[in-house]
Amino acid sequence: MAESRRTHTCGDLRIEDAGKDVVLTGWAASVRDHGGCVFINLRDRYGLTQVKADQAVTPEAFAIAASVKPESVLRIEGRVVDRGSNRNPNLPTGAVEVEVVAVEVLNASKPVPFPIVDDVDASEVTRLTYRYLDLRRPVLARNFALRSKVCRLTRDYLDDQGFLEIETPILCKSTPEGARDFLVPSRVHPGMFYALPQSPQTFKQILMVAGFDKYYQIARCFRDEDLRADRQLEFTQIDMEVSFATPELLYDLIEGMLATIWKGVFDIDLPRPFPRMPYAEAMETYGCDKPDLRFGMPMVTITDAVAASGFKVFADVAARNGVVTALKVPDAESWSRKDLDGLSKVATDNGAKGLAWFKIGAEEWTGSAAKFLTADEKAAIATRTGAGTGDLLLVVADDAGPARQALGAVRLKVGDRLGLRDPTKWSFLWVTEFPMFEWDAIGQRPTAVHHPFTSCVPEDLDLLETEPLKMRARAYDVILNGTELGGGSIRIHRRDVQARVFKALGLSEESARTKFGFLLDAFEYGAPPHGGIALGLDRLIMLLAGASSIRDVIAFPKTTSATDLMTASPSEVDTAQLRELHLEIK
RNA sequence: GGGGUGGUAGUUAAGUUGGUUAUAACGCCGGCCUGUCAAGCCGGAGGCCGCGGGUUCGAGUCCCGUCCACCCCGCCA
Repeated sequence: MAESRRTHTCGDLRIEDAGKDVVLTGWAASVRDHGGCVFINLRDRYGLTQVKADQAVTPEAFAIAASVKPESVLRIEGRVVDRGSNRNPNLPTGAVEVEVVAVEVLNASKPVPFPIVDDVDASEVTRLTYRYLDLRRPVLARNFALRSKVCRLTRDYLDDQGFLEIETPILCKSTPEGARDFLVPSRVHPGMFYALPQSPQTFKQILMVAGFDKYYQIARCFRDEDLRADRQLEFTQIDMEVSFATPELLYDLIEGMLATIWKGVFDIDLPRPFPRMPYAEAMETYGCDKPDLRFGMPMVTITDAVAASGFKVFADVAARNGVVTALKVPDAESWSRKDLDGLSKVATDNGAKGLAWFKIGAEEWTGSAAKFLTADEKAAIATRTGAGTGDLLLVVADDAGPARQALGAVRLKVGDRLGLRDPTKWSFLWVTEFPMFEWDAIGQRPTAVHHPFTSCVPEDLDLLETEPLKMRARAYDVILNGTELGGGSIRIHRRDVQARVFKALGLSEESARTKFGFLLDAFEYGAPPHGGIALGLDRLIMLLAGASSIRDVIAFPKTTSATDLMTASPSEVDTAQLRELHLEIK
């Protein structure tokens, strides 16, 4: 058969094309043999076109077509015809079909381990082992077309804004702070290692010193930590840094970028500016630093209303400066004991000792601890929370951190149950005024909440040597629907301040010199004030695509135990390779 | 590191208080069929019940261990 190219893709043909002679290539998505004629759905990543071979018209082509195995690769020559009364309204190409003149099987397929359909019921093990088949599914293929489009929109937008795309090394220096590093042994330098970058952070700051005042990169990052539905060992960030930046400048930049993406993908205009919320408020009212504001239902602190309660759990927590926090679920009479047990488990899974619940009936309160509360206490709680007849109150009492975190998790579960977390609704938020440091109980030292290059609110700088845990950082996260899309900060650009922060983090002067000497040196040669942000591209695409796992937007993801089922990596290596690298396996 | 759920035919699942030959659907193989839309009809083949021990006259089923996958906590500046 002639080696002529395809004339159309499998998504192209419409009624206007009727009468044309065409060449199509694609995969046999289904083969329906009726004895005297056979229908084949030919699929490529653009769509599906029905082709028909008729024994009475083209007996040779029919014989080949009738023997085609699903997922074989075909080249079809034929003529486009109107399907008349047999049109398929479910296909964009459904008004026409291609009457086959000649069929060539370019490559036959073995029976596939699972059908190539959108609502696949194969396990993820099977899907990941045969990832090339999984990726043939239109729903998954669409995710990667979307990903490509978002990257293009991002590049175009940042290019328009005058940004330069600059690459930074993959083989880097190991850093003490942050996540566990992936290490790469040096062949040339026995006993020494590179590390894969957790982010291009220090390099992009150096680029600011170099005068590249607007930098971006769609950068691969590596962190050797346990995986989750939204976390992989290697992931991609849209990474940016701007000289002479202010938080407002960066908010505007990112909002403009996200608005451009939403416009390009959904043709919708995002309302701007995005709302903002200080970290402390997020923690108190939503129990986390990335509140899902697709629904309200704020948590309410009721500690003082129950400080003198006969319910010992509440009173004890109040006495030791803990927190009693409550969540009102409206119109929840119908919630069963089983529902509430499920919520209790969410609370205990998230560190609470338990979940107290009260159903507010017309006559009386029922629930786990209702009998311990006096009428005055109930009245005070009702006033504080705005709860009335028919409502349910969920209450956690503990130290402030665990109590709020646990009830925050319960809040999300309640939102799920009430269907309030609509994946087609978009709720953006800036969380601001993060603390600079948090106490690491294991290391017995402060650690950076964001990273050690983050600057603080100027008036807090003098707390650095006295009360560092009270300092507020000039850091901000952008949140979408309860997911952290990205975060950034205004950086430190002065050597003396950076040295003081390293010291506060427990990094000795010598160690700071060894690990970050290049950065401290650079700051002494005219480092401009600068700041930046990085967005998690994979999570962004996951949300845009409505996917439930980051694995559905990464072409070749790893399992939760960090293996690649298709290539069977990681794997052992030859002893000769190890010898070259001066390594020995214990 | 901890908790939870699951693993039975190529795939997805059912399998009762431990008891005859381990079911079904789809897929596969053979046959029929000219308007299907993941075509339909008839017939057939296909099993290390994740793996290793144990209890028992007897284990897919009970016990112990282990591996794999997924979800969550820890961890992820």
